Amino acid sequence: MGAVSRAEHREQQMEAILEAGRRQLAERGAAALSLREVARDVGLVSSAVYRYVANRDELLTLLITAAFDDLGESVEMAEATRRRSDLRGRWRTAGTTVRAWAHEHPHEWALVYGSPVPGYVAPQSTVGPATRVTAVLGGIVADAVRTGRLDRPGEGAPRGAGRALDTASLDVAMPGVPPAAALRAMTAWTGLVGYVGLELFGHFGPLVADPDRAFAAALDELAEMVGIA
Amino acid sequence: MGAVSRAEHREQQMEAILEAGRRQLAERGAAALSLREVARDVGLVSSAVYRYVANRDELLTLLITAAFDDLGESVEMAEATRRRSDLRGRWRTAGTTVRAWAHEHPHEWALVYGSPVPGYVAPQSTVGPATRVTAVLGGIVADAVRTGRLDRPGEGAPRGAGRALDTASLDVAMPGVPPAAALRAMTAWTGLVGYVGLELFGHFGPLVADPDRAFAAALDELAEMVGIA
DNA sequence: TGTACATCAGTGAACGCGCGTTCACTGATGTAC
DNA sequence: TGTACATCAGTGAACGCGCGTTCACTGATGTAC
Repeated sequence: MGAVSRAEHREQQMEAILEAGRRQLAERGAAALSLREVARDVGLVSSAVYRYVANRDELLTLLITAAFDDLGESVEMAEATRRRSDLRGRWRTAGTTVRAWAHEHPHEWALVYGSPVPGYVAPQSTVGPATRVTAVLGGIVADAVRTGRLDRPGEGAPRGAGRALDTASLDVAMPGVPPAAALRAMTAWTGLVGYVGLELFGHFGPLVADPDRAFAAALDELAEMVGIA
Repeated sequence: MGAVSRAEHREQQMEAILEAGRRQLAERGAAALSLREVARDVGLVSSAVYRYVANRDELLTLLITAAFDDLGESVEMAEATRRRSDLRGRWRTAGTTVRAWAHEHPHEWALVYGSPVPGYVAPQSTVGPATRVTAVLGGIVADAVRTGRLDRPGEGAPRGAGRALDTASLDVAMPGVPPAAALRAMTAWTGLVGYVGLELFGHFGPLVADPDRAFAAALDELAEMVGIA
């Protein structure tokens, strides 16, 4: 107090509140997130939190967008270190970074990709940040198609995958990628998210002996499925 | 009251309690499951529920095992209607049934494959039921290998997939299946679970225009990846 | 078939606890002149 | 540089609510003889 300006102070308190919120995701889970406990953690009286956050749902929203942004930024930065032409390397790096982030922030992963919080509806403000990771993966596939280095881009789409996707959003997410390839890319993304979730939530049982190796192999299988050189 | 025997009555009440529990998974989520609300739903005073269930955690456990058993049974029965030699058909049926079950029981799906309930540790009694679905899928792959109808069963395992899996549990889960193929099967399972989860929790956005068609195509891509004829 | 006793489902009060949110307030920080 | 006023972070009491779990109890159902 004293030494810092009001604006600085506000920023610091806001960060402390988010930090306390994250701690609670771990200890009680999103559904039981408590403003009173947050206040206690930060060293405030319960009503004071309302100077920073309108209500419980708004705090949840802030935690969700922060998580998506943090994950998105990690993946963007990691993937950017690879040569643009190293398609497989970009895929591996992106996938590995997603998994590493999930292991470092298991409760935030659960918040964004786990069960929805009952009674809470995510507002529009979360969809931008949510898109960042998939945009990276979409970019890899789009680059592969553009440089003619995606295997069987338009072929092998059983049961009419072409009509399964919305062409307008496809154009935004993966410009220039034929529907069949886009569907494979989407399926690879489900494999990645599914793998990380099942691993994190302990559903693999004793089958996986070497998690890092198994994941690396799975990631490459998914790349093969998509046709990333 | 009156007409039914004690044993019958007990069974009916137990079922009513589980039913009320399921209703609450939908309305409040697993983390906020409340015995008092269950009691109210069933028409009992709150303390009476303790005649049927030791505590909140035990009710959760019962709901989890019931969900796994219900899902497992659905998939077993659906898959059993196919000719044993129709490998691709068995895979499609199993996958489609998993998704259909999830859509019919979204909150139970969230309970078993979504975020773990904070503070709750699933006891051993849940692992048997949890295994039933994956056992069906494992059986399909094992049959494919046994009849020599799995593509490249031992080949194409980048980054040493062989050492990634535990050979003892592999022998139980998919007897006779080489590690490389088992890893692909496991990855296909993650794709299936990931797809259903992302779809159910609303993470696909506007990209998917025809959900049934997209899923059928994804399911076939996963079968191709595994090498199921 | 009838009686004596054991079992057990359900009651109602109580325990100590935590929650989200509102409101009138104090006192320090910042701003305009 | 100094004063008057506005802003705003934080307080503390209060609202009405719900929770899990325990305990001594009543009365109906079941069992043994």
